[in-house]
Amino acid sequence: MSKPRLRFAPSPTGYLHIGGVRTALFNWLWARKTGGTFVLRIEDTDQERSTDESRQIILDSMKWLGLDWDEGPGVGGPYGPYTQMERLSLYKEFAERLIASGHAYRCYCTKEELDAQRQALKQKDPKAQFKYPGTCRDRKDEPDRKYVVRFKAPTTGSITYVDKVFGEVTTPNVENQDFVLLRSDGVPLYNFGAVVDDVTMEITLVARGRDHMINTPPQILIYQALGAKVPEFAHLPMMLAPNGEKLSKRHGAVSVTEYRDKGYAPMAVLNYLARFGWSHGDQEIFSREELIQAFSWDACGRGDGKFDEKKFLAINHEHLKTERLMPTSEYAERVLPFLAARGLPDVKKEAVERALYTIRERARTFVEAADMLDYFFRAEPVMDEKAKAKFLVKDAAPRLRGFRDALAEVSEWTEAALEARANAYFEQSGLQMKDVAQPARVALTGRSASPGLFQVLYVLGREASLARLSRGAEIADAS
RNA sequence: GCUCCCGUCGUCCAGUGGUCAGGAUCUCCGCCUUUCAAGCGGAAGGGAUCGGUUCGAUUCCGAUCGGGAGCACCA
Repeated sequence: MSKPRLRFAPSPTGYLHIGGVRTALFNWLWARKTGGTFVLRIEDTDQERSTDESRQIILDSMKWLGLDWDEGPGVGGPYGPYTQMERLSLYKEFAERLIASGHAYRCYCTKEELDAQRQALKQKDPKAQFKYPGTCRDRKDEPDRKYVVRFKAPTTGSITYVDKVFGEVTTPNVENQDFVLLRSDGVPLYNFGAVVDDVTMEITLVARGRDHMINTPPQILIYQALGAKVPEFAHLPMMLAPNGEKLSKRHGAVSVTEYRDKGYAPMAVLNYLARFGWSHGDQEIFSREELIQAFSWDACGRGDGKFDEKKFLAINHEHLKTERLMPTSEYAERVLPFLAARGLPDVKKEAVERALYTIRERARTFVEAADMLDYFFRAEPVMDEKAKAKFLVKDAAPRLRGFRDALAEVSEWTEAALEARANAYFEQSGLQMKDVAQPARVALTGRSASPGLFQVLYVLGREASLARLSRGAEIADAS
């Protein structure tokens, strides 16, 4: 049994949609699990909407997610080129072959003529569905006129295939019409381009969104006409918006780059998407390796689902909390750009690594992490005015000074030593932790919410801590 | 209209011809506590409807209802 060959074939007409990522992911998972090949192909035959910029965004997004491809743009491969507009001669050749074998024919009807017919029919019967009447089916070729190539679609019998997710699917041919294979400008339509590419790239399993299920029967017809081996198919249920509509930018963030910019971890994105329409018992959280290990088509569900931003966030939180899923070193690396974006471009990775444990459980995204880490890396914390007004008040000043002076006596600046010294201080002064905690917190961090005080003190270090407490007392005095 | 597909807590998923129908998320409550989280404990919340098969259906079958996809010289 030869290794499976799978592909992801996005159209470069915008950002990489989160639903598209799921399709890519499932293909990729199966390729990785089986030792097969994952091909990336760019389907840019819609010249109106395709852009180089979009193509680049898609490649970048795939790389960011870690969905590496074995063949395709940038890496090449034996079946290239991997961009459809560079394969036009191939489609032409296959179309000619189908014409020669009697499976297709040249059609000289213009779009205008057909549109007129469509209109006329609609006038007569608004409910009627126009079908190409086969005008040119038996016409003689007239090589110097413009033509499209149409497929001679059967209208009797039916097509049956076994979907790896949906099981046996049978579609009668009665609804068929002679659909267009090749446009008059020589550019193939989706169904033809995809089939020719899948045949020539020797794709063995086509996995795609359920919205393409309708394309499968006509595509099988083309495979058969070509005398090519029909690949296996797997259709994935769709990811809809919370209101059941097709998920689009109207419903919020749907592009990979947006989630990257919101501070999501690539693996968390994949984890959420994997668990959408697929499951492995009750397991919710997966590492990359676990996912590859556990993935299978028969554990895919068939019902469409609705995208849930809250759960997505929770999954990301889980990944960010867990060392196994997001090692400290990688975490620090990923937070750096977000710190830079807040005006802290020179923070050292090692410094982030040291501070990270204080916020690990708290930050749900790298954006939040950068925010929570912020005050460690500034000369002075940015004061939250409300927190300042509430806690850095007159009678807090002496307490802050007392606390500061007590801490200054600590010889070894560790969390344990600081806490011990603080407790001794409270003992002797008659104060309690709660009398000092909030003013000190604001003085040290500029905020009313932060990690534990002794953690903050420890990470901040002696010098900065004492200075900030003193400064806090001054602010309190001046209030 | 026609063709195809789907239907378990609000949401994402398990599971089962006899179960207290399970996990996650979300919401609420409690514990912990120097704040905020995290953690721990608890609560709430579900098999669309109607038939049939069966001693017994959420599970098998059918219908209905509801939802989705498509019916292009878009992909």
